[in-house]
Amino acid sequence: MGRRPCCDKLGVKKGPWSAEEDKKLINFILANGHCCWRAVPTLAGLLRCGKSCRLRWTNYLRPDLKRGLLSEAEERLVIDLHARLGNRWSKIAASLPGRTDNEIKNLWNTHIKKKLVKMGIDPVTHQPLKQQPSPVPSQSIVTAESRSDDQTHSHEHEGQVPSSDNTSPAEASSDSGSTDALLSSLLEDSTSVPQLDDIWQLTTSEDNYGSTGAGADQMPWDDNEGIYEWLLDYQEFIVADVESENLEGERSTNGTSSR
DNA sequence: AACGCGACCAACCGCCACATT
DNA sequence: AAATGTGGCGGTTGGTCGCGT
Repeated sequence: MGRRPCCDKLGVKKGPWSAEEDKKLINFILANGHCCWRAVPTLAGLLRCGKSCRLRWTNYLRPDLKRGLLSEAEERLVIDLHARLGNRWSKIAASLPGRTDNEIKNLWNTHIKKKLVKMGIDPVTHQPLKQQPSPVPSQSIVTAESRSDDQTHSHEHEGQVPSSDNTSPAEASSDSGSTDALLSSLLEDSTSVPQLDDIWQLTTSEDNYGSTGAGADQMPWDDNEGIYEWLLDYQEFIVADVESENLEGERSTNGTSSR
C-alpha cells in the first residue's frame, strides 16, 4: 500500500540483455560488488532497474553457475526436495551448487514434471496418480524406484505438500538422511567442475583492490576486456563440461534421451 | 519449403518478509 | 508501532528454436 514500484517505468529498458549491458554489469560488480541493487544500474550506467540487474546477475552472469541439463543425481535430488519443500525453488536451489531457483523452476516445469506424470506420479503431491498412466520409460522407473526406495517416505504424509505455511522441515535435516547422501555425492561430483569460488573470492575481495591502491574505477587487471572474455569463456566451458558429463552419464546408464 | 506446435528458457511482475527509520 | 525501503521469491509470460507434418 502506497508502495512505489521498484523503479520508474520511464526510461527503464526491458527485455533481453545486450552483450554491452552484460559487460557493464559484470565490470561494475567485479569492481564494486553489489552493495545496493537499487543503485547498481545508475552507478553501472545501465538503463535497467535494480531488480532486473539482480536477476540478470544471479540467474545468468554469476560465474559459479553450472548451466546445462541436470545430472541424474541432481534431478533426483530436485524431485526429492520438491516432495518435501514444494515449490520453494530457492530452497531447492540452495542444495544444488551452481544452480539457480529460476533454472530449477524452469527445468521442473518443462520436463521433470512431465516425467513424473509419465511415471504415474502426481508432480504436486508426489503420490501415485489415480488413473494409471501409459507406459513408463525404463530410466524413469529407475528414478522412481530409487526415490521410493531410498526415500524415507516421511514426506508422504499428505500435509507435507506445502502450502506457504510451515518453515522448511528439510532445513532441520532430521529426516533427510537420503537427501544428505545424495547431496554429498553431488558435492563430490561437483569437484570435477573447476572451483571458481576461490578465484571469485580473490577477484572480489576488497583486499585485492585495496592493496593495489587502485580506486573503484581501476581494475586489478590490465583491462576489463580480459576478465569479461574470461568470464564468457568460463561459462562456455562449463556448458560444454556439463553437457559432456551428461552425455557420458547417459551412455553409461544406457540412458534415454532427455528430450 | 512452409507452417504449426511444443519445448525451452530468459525475463518480468506482483507479492512478501525483513530491516531500517 | 507504523511507515517505508530493499531484497528475494514464485508465478507467469513471451521470444526463439527445433521438430514433425
